[in-house]
Amino acid sequence: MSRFKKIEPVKVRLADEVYQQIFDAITRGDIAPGERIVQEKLGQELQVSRTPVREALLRLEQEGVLTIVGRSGFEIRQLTDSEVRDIYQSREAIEGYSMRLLTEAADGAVVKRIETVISKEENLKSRTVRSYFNANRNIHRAIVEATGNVYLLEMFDGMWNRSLSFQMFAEIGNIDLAKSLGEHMQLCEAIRTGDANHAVASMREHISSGLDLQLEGIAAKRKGAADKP
Amino acid sequence: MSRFKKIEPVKVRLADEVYQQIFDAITRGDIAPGERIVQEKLGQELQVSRTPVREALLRLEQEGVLTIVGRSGFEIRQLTDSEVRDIYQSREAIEGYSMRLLTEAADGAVVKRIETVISKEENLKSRTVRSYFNANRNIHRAIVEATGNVYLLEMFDGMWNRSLSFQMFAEIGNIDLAKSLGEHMQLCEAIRTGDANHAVASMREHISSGLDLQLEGIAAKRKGAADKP
DNA sequence: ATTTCGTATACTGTATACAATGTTCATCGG
DNA sequence: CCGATGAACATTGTATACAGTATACGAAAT
Repeated sequence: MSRFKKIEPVKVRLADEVYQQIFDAITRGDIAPGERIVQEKLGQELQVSRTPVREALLRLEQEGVLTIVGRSGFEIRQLTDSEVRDIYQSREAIEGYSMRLLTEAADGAVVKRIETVISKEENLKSRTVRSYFNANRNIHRAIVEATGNVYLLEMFDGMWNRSLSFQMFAEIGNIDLAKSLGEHMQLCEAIRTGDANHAVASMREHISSGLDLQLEGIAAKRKGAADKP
Repeated sequence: MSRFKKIEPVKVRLADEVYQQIFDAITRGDIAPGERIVQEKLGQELQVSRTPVREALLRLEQEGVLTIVGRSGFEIRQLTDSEVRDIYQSREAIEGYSMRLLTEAADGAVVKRIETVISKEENLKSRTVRSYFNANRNIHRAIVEATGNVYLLEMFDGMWNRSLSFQMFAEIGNIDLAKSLGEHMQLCEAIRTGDANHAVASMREHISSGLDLQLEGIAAKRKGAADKP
């Protein structure tokens, strides 16, 4: 053991910082869907040159968060209902398989750790849709992470980032969100039964009902947006 | 119907072309693992500036094909046995789930199309490990593609690219490769039974035996490399 | 008023220039 | 002969400059 702790370089790559800031701005809703994102303007706002901004934007494009719009800049990628369904289906593949692995591993300590995360996260600080989404994400992520397979986790994060754009930031009006959040402990129970097929099926059902809520939410939002202007 | 066919821009983005060339060079083995990849040198070889080269390299890094080595350039990412296992496990998640979807869809025409691909690809032109890998990839890709879910396919491609680095290019000495290739028709049969759990299990087994072959191959290669110098 | 055309503009993609920093290598001391 | 030290070098990350092309906008014509 060394007597000194490692000194972290204060200055990472500028492009990483830019990436994070854009990412956060999108999740906060500070960048609206449909809004034009222009490299030079962003650079001015962030007080950096176009180069790191460009790098960050290209990365976000590759991740499916943004799309290039010809010569008029980038914008947040809009997903069709069918794409949203495909994303949730992909999550079933990843998280369903994670359930199988966890069940077959039959490691009580691991399940316990997941339960700790669940009870912590289900205790929402604020009742916004955003905090619900965050808690939900952290719980599901913990389940995939518990498999110890970094690639499954990577795919999970990838799918999750793709859905940045359709998160909603209104107040919770819909009690079902809280209900869906409460279902997570049952997933752990399913793991404990030792029946892998059952565990997988539980997760698939849970995600599937999440999809329904999501589609409802999107529909409501569209309707609201259509009524307004 | 228009009377003119769309004019394809002769010049796409230079960065895309560079990306493809580097990608191909890696699969061909023209860039060796451990070799240093330097932006400016590559640019000179390709007769383009550092900018598009850099963009392509960063993209390959994000995809897990390359890693940045401090200030000494990029190099092909080397995977540990454990990482290789995790990749195969991830493939089980994706392709196993694809089998489920295909089985539940119960669309004979789709299965037929997959079988066409299989019989075409199993008819190897040359008996190199490389052609085996290509055929195997095309078959598995066709199965995932048949689900119609672009995100599953995207994840499949992602995992596959990550294994670029450990493909081997020696002549086939091992008859097992051909045997493994011959197993694919059985996957279609499994789909046709209509039993989703059975179909999933078939794929899992098939991939798992592929992993064993892969690990054997890697071990043999390491041994060969260690004996040589 | 609506469509068509032409010009100006905005934005991207690529090249080049510059600064900071890690790496290499030769020299020096033991 | 080996390890430490420092200077030269190589390479990246960032900024800026330039060229080409799609977009926007306004004027002209119907």
